[in-house]
Amino acid sequence: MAKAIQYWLMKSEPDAYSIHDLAKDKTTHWDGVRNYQARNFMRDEMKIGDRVLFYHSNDKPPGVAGTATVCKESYPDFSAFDKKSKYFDAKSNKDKPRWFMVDIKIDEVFDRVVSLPEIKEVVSLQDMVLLNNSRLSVQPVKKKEFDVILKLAKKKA
DNA sequence: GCCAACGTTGGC
DNA sequence: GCCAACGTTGGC
Repeated sequence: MAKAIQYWLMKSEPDAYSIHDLAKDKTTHWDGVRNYQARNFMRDEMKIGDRVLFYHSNDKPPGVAGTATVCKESYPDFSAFDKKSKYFDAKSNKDKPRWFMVDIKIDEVFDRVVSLPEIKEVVSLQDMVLLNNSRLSVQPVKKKEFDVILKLAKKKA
């Protein structure tokens, strides 16, 4: 039997890379994560077929803008090897990469963003990592939480 | 633009 | 191994 799929939330500043960019590109590699907790989730836990909430941080308002699916499991984040990249890290090298990433593909662009203030008002979403560790850019989400967000996205404003 | 919360670095 | 200093994230 196949392993149950898992659910995640990944943050991006829409000025840097938005759900609309992903809709245009179809897939992208999630480079630039330089936080160990977030890296460990990508390197060790994320599997092909896992579902992702695509979150716009630093937006007005911030919130979940759509969904994506993991389509390639972890491999070294090559932007860390590129001296010209702003994500360059001299401590990472090809023999012993420090940073990893996954690829995701677009699933759905929500008709409306499920905003952070809205999420804060939903009782069943109070335990989301998003509300309790605001700085983690790749984080696990419970299936129930994922489903509630999807339902909110379908609801008329 | 401010600043709180948090993670990382490096001296000791 | 502690912790102060510093840098970054991200909401407001």
